[in-house]
Amino acid sequence: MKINPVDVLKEHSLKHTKQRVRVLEEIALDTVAISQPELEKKLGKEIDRVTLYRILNIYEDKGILHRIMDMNGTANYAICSTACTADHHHDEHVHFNCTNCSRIYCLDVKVPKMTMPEGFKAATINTTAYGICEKCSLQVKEN
Amino acid sequence: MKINPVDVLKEHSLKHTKQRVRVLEEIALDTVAISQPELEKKLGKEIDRVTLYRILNIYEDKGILHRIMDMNGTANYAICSTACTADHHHDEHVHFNCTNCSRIYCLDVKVPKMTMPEGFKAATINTTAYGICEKCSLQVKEN
DNA sequence: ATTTAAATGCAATTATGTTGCTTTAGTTGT
DNA sequence: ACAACTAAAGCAACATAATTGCATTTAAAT
Repeated sequence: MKINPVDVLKEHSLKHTKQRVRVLEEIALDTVAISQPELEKKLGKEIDRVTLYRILNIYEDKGILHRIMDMNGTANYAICSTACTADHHHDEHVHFNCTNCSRIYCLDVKVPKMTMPEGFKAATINTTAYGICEKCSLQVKEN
Repeated sequence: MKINPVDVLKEHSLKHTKQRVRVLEEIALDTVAISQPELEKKLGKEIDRVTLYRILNIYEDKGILHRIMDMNGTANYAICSTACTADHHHDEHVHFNCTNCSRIYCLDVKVPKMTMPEGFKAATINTTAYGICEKCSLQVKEN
């Protein structure tokens, strides 16, 4: 998922600031989602905490990032697929949250269709699998 | 899901205190999951905040309650099905989080089986649907 | 009833998220 | 390139959520 921060900002008619570029750069570094605290640690020297919150919120609203909550209620961010718009997020893939390293992966697995009971109208469905990721299962073998 | 708090405590060899009983009573009142802040509001006069946290943690560890995170990272609690044990939670049903009233329902819909990519070993899978619940869709019609 | 161990409550601390306002920095038009 | 305008960043203060250590209380065991 190689993106050009400057282009992304233009596409969504967002003002080009170095803070916004930095946030996108940082998140785009890895296909694995990055957590709010990690971002804060990495960017805390360059970007104010409040600004970071605001940038992340805007990006989520615009459909540039999607936010995945982990089991601790911590927000994690990953770049959205190009199909996402401000009105509608299409991040209907399965997430994998490693219980060992706590990394969150966006898997190439679609969330299965399922029928809701009478009266319940689902707009989006969110699926997260918890377990051991590829990196950690390798490490376990080595020990 | 009618439970007897006193029995539940015995089964898990937990000391019987009035705070623990009250928490279980309160959560068992409704099939809908109750949020931490709601619980705190309801029980705040009788039970210290810290005690509430500790009781909820113990109940989760023991497999008496299961915790569902909503989109805001707020913890919600519901009684576990009898199949749950301390070692293994079996709450593999779909949750429904109403975007209008923010209630969380435990649906009688099983989480579909799905295949993980090479190297990823899922222990549990968590699915939450977001949308409008039965109660809210009725209200919308009325207006 | 006495003892013992665990649970509760309280105070203090830390982490997390939000709001209002001032300052700074992009963008637009000349 | 410069001035003027507007949006974003930074800062301080505040609000909320969660955790820790310790003194006190209470349930259970003898």
